[in-house]
Amino acid sequence: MSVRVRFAPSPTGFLHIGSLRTALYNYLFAKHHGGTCILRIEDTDRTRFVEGAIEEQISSLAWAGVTFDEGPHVGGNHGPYTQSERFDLYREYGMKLVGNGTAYYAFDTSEELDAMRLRQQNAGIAPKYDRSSMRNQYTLGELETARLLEEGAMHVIRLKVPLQQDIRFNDLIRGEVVVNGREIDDQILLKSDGFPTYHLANVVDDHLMEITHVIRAEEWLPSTPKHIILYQAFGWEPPKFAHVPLLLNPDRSKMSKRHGDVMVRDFAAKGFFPEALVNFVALCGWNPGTDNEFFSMQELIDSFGLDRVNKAGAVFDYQKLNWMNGEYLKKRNVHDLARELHPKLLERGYPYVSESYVADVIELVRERVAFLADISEFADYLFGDTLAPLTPEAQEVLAKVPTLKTAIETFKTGLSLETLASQDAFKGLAQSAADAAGVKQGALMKPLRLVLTHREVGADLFRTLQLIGVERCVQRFDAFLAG
RNA sequence: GCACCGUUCGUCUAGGGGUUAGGACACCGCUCUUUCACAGUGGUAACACGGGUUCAAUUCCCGUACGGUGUACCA
Repeated sequence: MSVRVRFAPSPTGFLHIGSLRTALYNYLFAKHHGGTCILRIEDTDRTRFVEGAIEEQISSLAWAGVTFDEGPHVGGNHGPYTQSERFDLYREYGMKLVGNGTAYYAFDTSEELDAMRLRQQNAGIAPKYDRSSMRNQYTLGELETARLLEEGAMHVIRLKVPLQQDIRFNDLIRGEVVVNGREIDDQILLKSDGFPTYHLANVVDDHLMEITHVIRAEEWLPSTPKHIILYQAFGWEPPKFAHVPLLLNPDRSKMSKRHGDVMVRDFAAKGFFPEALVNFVALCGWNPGTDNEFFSMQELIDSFGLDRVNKAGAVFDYQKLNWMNGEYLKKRNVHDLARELHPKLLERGYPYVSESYVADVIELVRERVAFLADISEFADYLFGDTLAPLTPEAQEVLAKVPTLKTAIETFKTGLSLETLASQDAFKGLAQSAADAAGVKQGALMKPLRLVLTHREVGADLFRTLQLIGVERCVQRFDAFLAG
């Protein structure tokens, strides 16, 4: 039987980084086995629906390179793939359960349920639907139930959990999990508005869409026994389950906003390469068993397996992500990078430069930054003529050479295409400037950099001068001399 | 509270009955570089605790502690 997996997000907001990883693992698992990766939209909660969320999630996924073989946007033979378009189905299947005695009617109001929970809380017992004391099919009797139904009384359908029975399943990542039936709540399957809850819709769809492996986040582990009971109630073979560990905040709670960016679009906006993000996130909770840390999507597909997914949650290390992005920045084709950065420079207000000039700058400075976009800031003196203000520290450095203006004069007059043509010629010029000022050549390099770039650190000075060019160097010398 | 899941350097992890417990990020040295970075090289740093099983436990078992998740007419 060929592998069929699904990623099933709710359209309640932008795509979360944790969701990206779950989707990625599904995708990798499917592709590794030559299977099918399905997107299914779980929008059964109308109150939480966010306009545009589906489109945003799909495009964030696509940005990262995760695509689907079936889904609302691409079609397929198991559709529709949006649960709100399948409502009749859930009602039909829910009623089947009522028919075979594995689900039942309940008429409690939310006030009554709240009161029940309060009682339980005060009594120190676990909050759980009390089938024997609440208003339902069993306590009311068949006659009263039928009457209420006929009256059109508000009601829900609840799962009749087999008490006193151990529910067990074998999680592909965690091994055997056993939960006793008395711990499991009589979950609502169909709400009073007739809409299904996640649990019903999820199980029905996974079965109808012939899902073979349910790969989802660990937060679902506690409700999996309910799903197993549902499969039993329907008489269906359950799929295999794999609950992947959570992505964590530094304090080890479930990863969330307020500790940093968590939406995929935030990472994209910050300038992360999708390949770097995917590479990094794949390694949060999974490892190939080798020392290799760099993987293209295809390499991930080739080496991915659920057997090497970890059990424990992984703290999301932004620092290491930055490092990884820098590694991708160093490896990327410089012309591709230039093409990407080029238009952004104009947006930032720099005067026009050629794309090949941008490529030269990138080549020179990229190993000093982690993001492509950082280059426009880091090397502003190569793109524009408005230099950053000199820091007090920089002023001090300049003041340390009293004869600096003499040296700069010498530089200015000696600077030409020829002196910038070779390292040796440049050194000769530097030496004569040093002689004129009566200082060692080394003492001149930092002030020279400062005068031309207003920065204390930067790439190789000779190459930097070449890129600034004679004309702009002279302008900057003049500005300094006049100051 | 109850249920479930988890626990190897600060972080991501490898390993697994006998290892100097390996790698990566971060951090700290050194080399290179008249800067910074890169690169290279070295270093600090971990098996939560207690019992068992065993000749031998970080590894297997049981407890405890700690942490996380769940406990909705949310997903």
